[in-house]
Amino acid sequence: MDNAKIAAAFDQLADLLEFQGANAFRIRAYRNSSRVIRDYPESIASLVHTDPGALTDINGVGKAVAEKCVALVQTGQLPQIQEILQQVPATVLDMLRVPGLGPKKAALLYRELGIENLEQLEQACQQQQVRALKGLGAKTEQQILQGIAIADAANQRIYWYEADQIATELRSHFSSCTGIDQFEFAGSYRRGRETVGDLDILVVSSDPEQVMDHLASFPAVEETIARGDTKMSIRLTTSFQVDLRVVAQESFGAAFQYFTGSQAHNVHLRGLARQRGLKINEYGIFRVEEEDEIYIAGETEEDLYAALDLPVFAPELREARREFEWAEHNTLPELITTTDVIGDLHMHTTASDGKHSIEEMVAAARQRGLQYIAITDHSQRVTMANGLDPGRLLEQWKQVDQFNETLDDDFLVLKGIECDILEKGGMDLPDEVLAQADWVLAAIHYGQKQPREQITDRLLEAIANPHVCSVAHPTGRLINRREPYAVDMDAVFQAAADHGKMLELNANPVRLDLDDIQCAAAHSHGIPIVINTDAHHIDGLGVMPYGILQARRAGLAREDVANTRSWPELRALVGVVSG
DNA sequence: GCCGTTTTCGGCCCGACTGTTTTCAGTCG
Repeated sequence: MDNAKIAAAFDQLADLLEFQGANAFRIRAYRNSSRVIRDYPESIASLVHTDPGALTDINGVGKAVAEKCVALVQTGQLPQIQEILQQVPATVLDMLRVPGLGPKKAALLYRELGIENLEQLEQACQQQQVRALKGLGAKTEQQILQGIAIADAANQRIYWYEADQIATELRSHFSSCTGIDQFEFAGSYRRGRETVGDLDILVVSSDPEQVMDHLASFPAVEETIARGDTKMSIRLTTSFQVDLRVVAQESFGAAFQYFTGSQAHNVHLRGLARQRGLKINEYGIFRVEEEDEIYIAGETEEDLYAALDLPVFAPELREARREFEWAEHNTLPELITTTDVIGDLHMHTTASDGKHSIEEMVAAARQRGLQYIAITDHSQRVTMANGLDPGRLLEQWKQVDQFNETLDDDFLVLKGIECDILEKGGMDLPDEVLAQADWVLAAIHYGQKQPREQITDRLLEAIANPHVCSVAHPTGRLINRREPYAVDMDAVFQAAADHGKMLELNANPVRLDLDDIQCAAAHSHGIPIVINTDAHHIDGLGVMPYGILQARRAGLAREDVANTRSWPELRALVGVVSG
């Protein structure tokens, strides 16, 4: 059982307890445990087997949660959840996905009307039974009906790059709005999360009404969810939500910090403030004295963090993972930036399933400021993609050699291959062919549904192959589309570290594979990360910034990423076991 | 349920907006 599954169980337990009206702090403790476990870089299940006593060393995991982890790993179930499900059907939790419906109203509907699922809820609203309940009225009934219709779409998180497109359109839309002194996007978009649930716009303006009117006139607006004096929420035709907040100049930094989050980061920050007799809200940081609250700072994030003797954390790090610990020990990493990457070691050409020739890929890569690329077409097993057999591959490499001679000294094309890891195990090309490559990626394309042990063995065998330099898209996941393979990543990290191999962070915004937590875990094993575009088109080279954003979220510095180095320096790292 | 350089008990981040209410609970971020 992986950490995500364990975390999901605690989330479900928290949802059920909230529905039952349990103590709010107990619920929060479970949610906190869930987050900590989901973000934990090592396998909790392994810990349960090897050293269960160490579970409570994890901040946010106490005796009760540790015991539940053991039960979960050993039996696959949580007795407490089973117990509650005797009394409450699991489908009631679907009601919580309806915008505007929370645990209190859902529990009321279940208790008073016996509503157990969304179908019954819709019926009850249509038959006007809901408005009869105390505290609920006709408007709520209408809202629920609308909410049911968009429940799935409204809860869908979109890819970061899609949010980026919307953000660009909104920024452009607001360029014609006068009276705006500052305009920024905050939230998970600013933190660079791989998916984004909504967009948060923060504006400094003396005329909030005008700014809100301007947002309402954005062409893609479907409806206004809420609009007050300083805050407005809209839903786009795609059901995607955009929140706007208008603040005063002296509060801009505090609001920017607050709306950037994450919630867990903010909770921790505010706890630190309380310990010092300070209070943080979106208007500033205040000293609490008797009756008064005295404004200390808030115009910039720098001022706000400085008031707590903290550095301004890069937004990508604000997840209450390790940033506060790093700050305390003065070991905050200087995060990698987009200009640090100078090579790209995974791309395809017309020889397999790419759309452009080697020459075209090179020209596009040079235009993007790269100094070297590896051509890594598919190997023969990947028939759908016209994969290369040894003959075609050796022919391509001859072309690469010839082409390199026509280039200036400031650019290099590497003879590479994305060699399939066969379903039965082993590499798709003979060792004597792989030995002639400059750069060998190993990747799984078939047998993705194999049992955990089998897939893990395939990967470990590939990593041990002396010609393999790196594993491409190591987990095979496609965000929102396909689960990762069942694979023992702890074993993969151990093997990569033992053999001195690199792991890829595939920058395709739908892959981002490894993810941020896995990247951080790989890094803690001393494994160099190589960020590649896996481009199948010259435009595909443009996805590199998404990968870099993910690397930043993993806390990686320039030196942690292999393709920030010159090719000779990078190549010298392969096979070197640090110790 | 978790946590502790004030604390092993008593705290736990904070505010905007809405709908249904006559002062506030629920939801959301």
